[in-house]
Amino acid sequence: MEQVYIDTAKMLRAMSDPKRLRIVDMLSCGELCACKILEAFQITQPTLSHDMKVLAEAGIVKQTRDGKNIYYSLNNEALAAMHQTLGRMFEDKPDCICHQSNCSD
Amino acid sequence: MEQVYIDTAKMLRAMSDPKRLRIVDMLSCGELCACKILEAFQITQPTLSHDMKVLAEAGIVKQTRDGKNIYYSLNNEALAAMHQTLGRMFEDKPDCICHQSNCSD
DNA sequence: AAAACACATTGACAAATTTCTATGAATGTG
DNA sequence: CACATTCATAGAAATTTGTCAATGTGTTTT
Repeated sequence: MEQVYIDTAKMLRAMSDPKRLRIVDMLSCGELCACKILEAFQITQPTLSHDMKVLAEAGIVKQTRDGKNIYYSLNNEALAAMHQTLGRMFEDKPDCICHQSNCSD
Repeated sequence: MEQVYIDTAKMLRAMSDPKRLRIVDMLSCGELCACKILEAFQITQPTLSHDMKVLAEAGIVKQTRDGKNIYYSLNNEALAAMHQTLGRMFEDKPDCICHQSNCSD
């Protein structure tokens, strides 16, 4: 399997939970500490910690510590690249893998 | 949870498998029958059938029967709408949910 | 009608995911 | 230093997912 499918799928998987997708939306205007994100959901703190780890490991969010707080922010470059890659997958294109096979019978 | 997160997450989940993402890419130039898609992967026919059902239930692909064959094609309108929704989630915007909270302490 | 073909469904199993409670680690405060 | 605060990790239970072999359904061919 080509790496682009593996890498893109991993980012999509991380965002394929409504709660994590909402977290991405919440971070789109700037960084937030975990405590503020937690307030927006009916989940326990360890659950959020796990979700943020999923997003971080997919390269979707970055984190920095400031005293007691961890501030999360979007990795905008990675998200833009993924968004563009996804858009290209939805479009026809001359070098597409689908031009290498057809259903002839 | 707002419906847009649920709906978008469902489509992302369906495409969060490298193999299913590749199937979407394969269909981006036009329809293909299941038999031709199957040839591109090292999986059994029931596994592909299950994957196509996941994509169909997420509204990503449509299907039509022609004789013995089932032809799958992308639901381009739904994909375009999802792609646009996703792009807006990544961007800052005045009415974003994130403007309703900040980490003040 | 019988056989062949293409695809879907069922049932089973292992692996991954989600979520919690309990606890640990790092940092700041009295 | 002792304690509170913030976040991460470990372990466990329930659920979901991915995959297959076996079988069922619809269509065409002989």
